[in-house]
Formats: sequence, C-alpha cells, structure tokens
Amino acid sequence: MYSIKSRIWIEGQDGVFLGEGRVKLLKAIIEEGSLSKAALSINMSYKKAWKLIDSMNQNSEEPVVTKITGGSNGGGTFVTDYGKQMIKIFDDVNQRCWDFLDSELKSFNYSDES
Amino acid sequence: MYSIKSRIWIEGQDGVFLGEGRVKLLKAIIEEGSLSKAALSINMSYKKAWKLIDSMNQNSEEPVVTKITGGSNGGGTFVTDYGKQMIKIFDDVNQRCWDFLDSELKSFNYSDES
DNA sequence: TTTCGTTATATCTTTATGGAAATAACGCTT
DNA sequence: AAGCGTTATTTCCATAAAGATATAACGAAA
Repeated sequence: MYSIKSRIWIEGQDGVFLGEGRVKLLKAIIEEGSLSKAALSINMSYKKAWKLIDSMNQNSEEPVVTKITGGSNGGGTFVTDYGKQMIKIFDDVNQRCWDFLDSELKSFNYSDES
Repeated sequence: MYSIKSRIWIEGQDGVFLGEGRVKLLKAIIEEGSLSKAALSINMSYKKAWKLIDSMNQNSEEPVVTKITGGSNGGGTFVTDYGKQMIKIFDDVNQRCWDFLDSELKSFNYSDES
C-alpha cells in the first residue's frame, strides 16, 4: 500500500515566496507579535527565521510583515493583512492539492490488481 | 506575478519509493542497460544512484529492477515491467498535479485585483 | 542618560550531504 | 586460470547547511 506526499510552494520574481515552513512561521508571528518569540515557539533559530522573512519580503509583491525596531517593548514583527490573506490562500490551495492527490493515489494502489 | 511549484513522491512502508529523481534514473537505466552508465548519463554519482535503487527496492511492493553481477558483459541493471508501469503512472499523476495547480494559481495572482 | 527587549548582523563551530576514489565480488569468456 | 566490465561497498574529503554565540542598533520609557 503506497501513500502519496507533496510539497507546494509559491515563487516570486527571484525565489521562493511562500511554502509550508514560511506559513508556519507567519502563523507563529501572528500568535507572538515578535519574530524572536515566534522562532522560539516553533523551535526555529532566530537566524533562520530572519532569513525566511527577509526572503519572503524580497519575493512578495507587497510586504508580508511590518517590523518595528526599538521602542517601548523593544519592537516587534506583525503580519500584514496581505500576509494573512496569502496564508489563507496557501492553506486552501495546499489542502485542495492533498485532496486531489488522494484521489489520484488509486492509480498506484490498484494498478496491479488482477 | 507568482508561479506555483510542486514536488510529489510516493512512499512505501519504510520511506520514499518513487520521486522525480528516481524516475529520471530509471528512465536512464532503460536507455543504458547499466546502472553505472545510467548514472553517468544524468550526471549522478554511482554511489547516489546505487543508494536510490536500493531504497526503491526496499520500499516497492515488487522489484523495480533486476541486477546481474558478472557475466559476459560484466552484468547490468534492467527495469522490470512493474518498474516501467510505475514510471508511467508517476508521470501521469505528476502531470495532472501540475495542471491542477496551474488552475489554482489564479487564487494568488488575482487575489488583490480591485 | 540609562535600561530594556526587540530586530539586525557577523563570526565561529558543528553537522549533514554529497562526491571521489579505491577495492572487493561476481561470473562469463577466452 | 586470467581478463574484463559490471555491481557492491567502504573510506576519506570537500562543500554546504544549520546552529550557537556574541554584539550592535534602535527607540520609547523612566
């Protein structure tokens, strides 16, 4: 009995814009209001998280997060409305892709029935 | 303007059975009749090719290749009928997945039109 | 001006991945 | 028995990816 797996991702002009890991990070930022706390909460190094956000902003058509450095609470990172919209679309497309592939799996599992 | 990318793969009991790289290797084996020549033809190290084949055979429900060591021409590796069948199904499903995702891409590219 | 918690960034170390190369095993052919 | 070209397998090295650590920059608040 085989199972079928997939990864999808969205590319912008110059590289990856959105993928599963990035979406997970964005969701954590929504929860935490801070990049460092978000990274911590999903067991990701701050360095990796920062690079992902940087790459996302470079490859998105509108900013995905706004960042505040310094200030009363030290600052923070916040997901924009555009970012939240992209998260939802990504999740939806991803789910539909899984459903689609589940329906295709029978090609493998029934292909050698006699 | 975003583009959408995907990778699909098939898993067996204990790990990956088929993916794009494995299918490419199998096709090269069909062409060459030899694992070493096949690896060479697609710029893959013999070690990596051997590991891929080994992993495939461990995770497939029937052998994907037959191997002959020694003999008149030193031996060779040949893709079984089952293997050829799996190649075709994988390519078909993969193509249908691409088509599906292309139709989904509009979710991203039209999501912020006014 | 000091403190604080955050983002921003560099540097060093560790780990994982992959390739290169060497060698053994195999069995048909001569 | 020797030669051949393949598969099989190990060891070593180079490169890349990831993590840990340290430090600077920032700006509101006290």
